Amino acid sequence: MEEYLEAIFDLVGADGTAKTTEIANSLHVSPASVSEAIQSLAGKKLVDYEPYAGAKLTQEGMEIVTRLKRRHRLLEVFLSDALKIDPTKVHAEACRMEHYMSDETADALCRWLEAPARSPHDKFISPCQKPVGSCEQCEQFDITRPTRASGEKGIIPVTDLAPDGEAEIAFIRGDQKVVQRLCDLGLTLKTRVKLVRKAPRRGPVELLVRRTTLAIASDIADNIFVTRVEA
Amino acid sequence: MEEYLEAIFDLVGADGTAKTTEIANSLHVSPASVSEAIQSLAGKKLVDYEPYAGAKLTQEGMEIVTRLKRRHRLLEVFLSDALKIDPTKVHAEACRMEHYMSDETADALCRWLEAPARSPHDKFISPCQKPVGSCEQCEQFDITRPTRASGEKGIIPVTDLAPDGEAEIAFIRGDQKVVQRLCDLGLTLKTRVKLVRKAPRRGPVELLVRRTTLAIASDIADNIFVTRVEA
DNA sequence: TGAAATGTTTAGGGTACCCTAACATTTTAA
DNA sequence: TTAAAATGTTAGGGTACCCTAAACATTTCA
Repeated sequence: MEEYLEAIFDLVGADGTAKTTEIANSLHVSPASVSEAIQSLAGKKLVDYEPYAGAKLTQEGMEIVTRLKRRHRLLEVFLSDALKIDPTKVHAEACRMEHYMSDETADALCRWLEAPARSPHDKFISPCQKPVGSCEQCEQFDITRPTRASGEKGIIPVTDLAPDGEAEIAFIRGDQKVVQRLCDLGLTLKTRVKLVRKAPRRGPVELLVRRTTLAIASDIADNIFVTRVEA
Repeated sequence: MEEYLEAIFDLVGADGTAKTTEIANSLHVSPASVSEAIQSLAGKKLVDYEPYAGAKLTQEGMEIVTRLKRRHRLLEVFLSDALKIDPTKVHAEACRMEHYMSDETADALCRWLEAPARSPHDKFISPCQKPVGSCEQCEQFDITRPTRASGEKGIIPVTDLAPDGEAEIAFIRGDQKVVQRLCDLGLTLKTRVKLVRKAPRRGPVELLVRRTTLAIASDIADNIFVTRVEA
């Protein structure tokens, strides 16, 4: 089932839905199996579905996929960077293991890998669900509170804001150096920002911060996460 | 099915067979499910089975379990030592992931962990199946030959020899220092050894090497692997 | 040595996957 | 605009798991 959710996520087109045949091809199963699976997922409220119209992830389905993708990509980083496994093989391996790794292990792996922003295939890695403002806090988190806390809601990469979208910085990924560098630009936790313009194809992002416009390279911006705020 | 094979391995008693009810308790399934599963495994020649007599692993079944246990224990070492995950949780996590990790990844993990001999729960970790004489050779192995080679047959820990058993050293686990130390004792690849006596409960092992008897601590002996040789 | 207790298997049934073949709907293009 | 092509769904069936209940073997003990 998780494989179906991921395939739907990967294959949504312009209309926001994934087509049965495409899912079938991507998972190497018959279209009949896809129909059946989608109906089962719809019953669990993980996808919206009406016959002949394709499948669309619900909020809940999207959350599951986000966590799966995070685990998948962290695994890819580990297999590729640490274990030096052929990059063409890490995807298949991660695909199988992602379903059986706990979030706790994924978060520990994230910390061990020092919170990578991208997988070997350059895919974006979502942050963890811990209610922390930076990776520094994550380090202390498990020590004081060994059980996992419920995820903070609505944390998105700043690069996911729509033009003119306003938000507040909620999480900064990276070590003290990254936090410091952003701090020097006036970007700290709780800072109100507005997205002015976003260059195409991972180009820089222009942010309005306290009447100043900053152009931030996308690989830096990848580490800034915000919560949306009404204008 | 792999879970059943492992349970059988873990539960074989004095008579060499595992009992249905015990397997059922250990896997938290009904005895009926165990009967069914064992018959299916017998059909695949992974266990020997006759009704009411319990199950016994075949050579083939044993090989599968050996590889699973290796993957399981390497994962436990990684989760516990590198990721600092609570040792009481690593077993459950490794139990799930072991079925979905390739041998290639396990071998890469083994190398990365520097060929640990024991899991956090002090279980013995079997060596890899590569046709190499030491971990030094393993390092070079993947570079020159990226595909995996077929496993060498009959490699067992020297501690598994029966008293008076004769054998030849086939593989030494560890870095150059370990190899050197054993070499100083006259223990090198192809050396003929005979097991004189084995102290109980992981005590030292006495080996006869070229008319000399050596007493080797069990944690050193854990790294010596041999092939049996007729007297 | 023949119940009673225990252990094991069979019978019958459920879910979650998968499939092919037949049928329904949508798209395309003549 | 309508018929053929493409796409999607349903029908019916298979395998690998799981279960409970009932039948059957084996062991224990009076």
